[in-house]
Amino acid sequence: MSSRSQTIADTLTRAIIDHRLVPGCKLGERELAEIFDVSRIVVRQALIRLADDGLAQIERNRGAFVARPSMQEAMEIYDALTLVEQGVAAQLSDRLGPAGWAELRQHVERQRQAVAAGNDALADVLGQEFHTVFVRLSRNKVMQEIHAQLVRRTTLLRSLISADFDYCNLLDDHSRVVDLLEKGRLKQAMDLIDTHHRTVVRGYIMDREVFPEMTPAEALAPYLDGKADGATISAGLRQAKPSGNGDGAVHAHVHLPNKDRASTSRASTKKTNRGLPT
Amino acid sequence: MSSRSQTIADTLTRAIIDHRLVPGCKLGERELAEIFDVSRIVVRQALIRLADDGLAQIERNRGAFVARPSMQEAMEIYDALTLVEQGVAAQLSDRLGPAGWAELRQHVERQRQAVAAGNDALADVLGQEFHTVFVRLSRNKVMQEIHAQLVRRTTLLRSLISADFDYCNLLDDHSRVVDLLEKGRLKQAMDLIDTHHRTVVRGYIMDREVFPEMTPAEALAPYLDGKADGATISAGLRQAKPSGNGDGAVHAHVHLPNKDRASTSRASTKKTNRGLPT
DNA sequence: AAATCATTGATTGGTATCCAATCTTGTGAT
DNA sequence: ATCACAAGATTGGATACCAATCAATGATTT
Repeated sequence: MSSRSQTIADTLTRAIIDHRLVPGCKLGERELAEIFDVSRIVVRQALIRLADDGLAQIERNRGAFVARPSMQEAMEIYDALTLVEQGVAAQLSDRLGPAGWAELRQHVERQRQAVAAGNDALADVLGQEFHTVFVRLSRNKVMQEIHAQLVRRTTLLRSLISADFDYCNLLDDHSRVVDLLEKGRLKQAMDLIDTHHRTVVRGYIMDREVFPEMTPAEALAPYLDGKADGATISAGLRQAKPSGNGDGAVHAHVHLPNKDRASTSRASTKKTNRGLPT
Repeated sequence: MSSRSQTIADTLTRAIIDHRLVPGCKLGERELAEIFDVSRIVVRQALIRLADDGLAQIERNRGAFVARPSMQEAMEIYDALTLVEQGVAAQLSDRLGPAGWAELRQHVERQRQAVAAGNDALADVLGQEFHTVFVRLSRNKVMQEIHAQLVRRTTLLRSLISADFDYCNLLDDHSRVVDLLEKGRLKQAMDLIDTHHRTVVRGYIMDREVFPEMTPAEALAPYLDGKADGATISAGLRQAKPSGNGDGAVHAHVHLPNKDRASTSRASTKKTNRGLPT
């Protein structure tokens, strides 16, 4: 039972990760207070947490907004992610036992099955999760938290960004990294990790306008079915997952033909126009 | 002008870094509210920020305390720090230009002069700063922030810990790292970084009780001369710096002969008793 | 006397209301 | 059309208050 501001921060984080709250979206205190049915102060505390995580930006006397990282920051985040994962790779290549390698292989296999079954949404989640599992095997909670924070920020970028590269080449990277590491070819594995992220970030096109298609109230509705406790998050995740495929929420690991991209930006300009200036 | 809770969080952070607030110290809302002359709500927001930074721990319905990392966590923090600095080293060995190397050398030289002049306090600060400068040269703000956070947490450990190793060997590590990197001997530089941190952490002895000898009011007094704005921090730093040498707050980079260590722990039990038993 | 249980007090998490400062917006004058 | 200014809205913060929980004390029982 953590504090209410923490659960609200978690819910907002979830909503941002699910691309239901897009970069630049205004997070008004009064509005959120009504949505979550709490006082403004609790909301502000949640927003402080989000800002500390780099997911929101608080401008004095102007309020909080979902963070809108610059291209520069995007590259920095991916550089940091690369650095962390390369470091973890170096540690694992020395210290990881058979059980660890098995877990990694099992995860890759599950993702492969999801892809084979055409379940792109599941494959997407598993693809994300791989990196998390990878870092978890370092058995370093501090590192895990740093990594998780970076990963959350990359999901921000994916709202802001149009992925435009060949996903097929990335699909097997995880498997190959595991292979290389287990064979002790650390240098190659690290290069592959670097290439993996560089390929992702190179495909990004920034300076795109992002038009929120939902008010925060609509965006957050799926997370509020029951009372605001732990179950809320997973419930929200369950409902939000299809949206990751159906609306403008594009995950990098999703195989997404170009025609779908076009339809995404079309629907946006119409409704609420909380969209960003410039 | 950032929010008041931010400046209070900064002040508390400064006080923790200066070892005026020691691990386990209770940070009562009402007490801090009176000290800073603000409402409890602002204090709570500041405490949330500290907790997000890993410097405080908030226990539900019990309040906030200065974090008391376990030995496990201490090792994780140093592992993470090693990983980050090794990664940065790898980047710099490729990309750093002459100006960068010059800056590093200049910094090492300044520290050397401080040591030569017997100004241990300054040498200590410069020794800390070296790591920060090092990471800053990566020109990655995200990485800088992660690193700075880790460094702040290591200062926590130094309150909790008794350093018991040969400082002389560490004294030239910075210089040697720069040398190795500039010569392209990346592997050796990375090993040295690892050894550097391992030596530090190996000397640590945890499970020691830490007795705060000041109430938070006394601990925070130096930071409150003027109004609570930017100047407060540096004023506090100025006043707090000598304490890093005068009392039991031992920084790992300080050159400290063994005989002085004895006298240090002696003086500590008397004056402020931050000195750790064992 | 020691151990357990209950009451009391203090602290936290949170709400509601209020206020000043600032930002945004809409209106009016040029 | 542009600029200045007033009105409204929003934020940052203060104060007062309440419920829940923890801690400590004292009372009760063995």
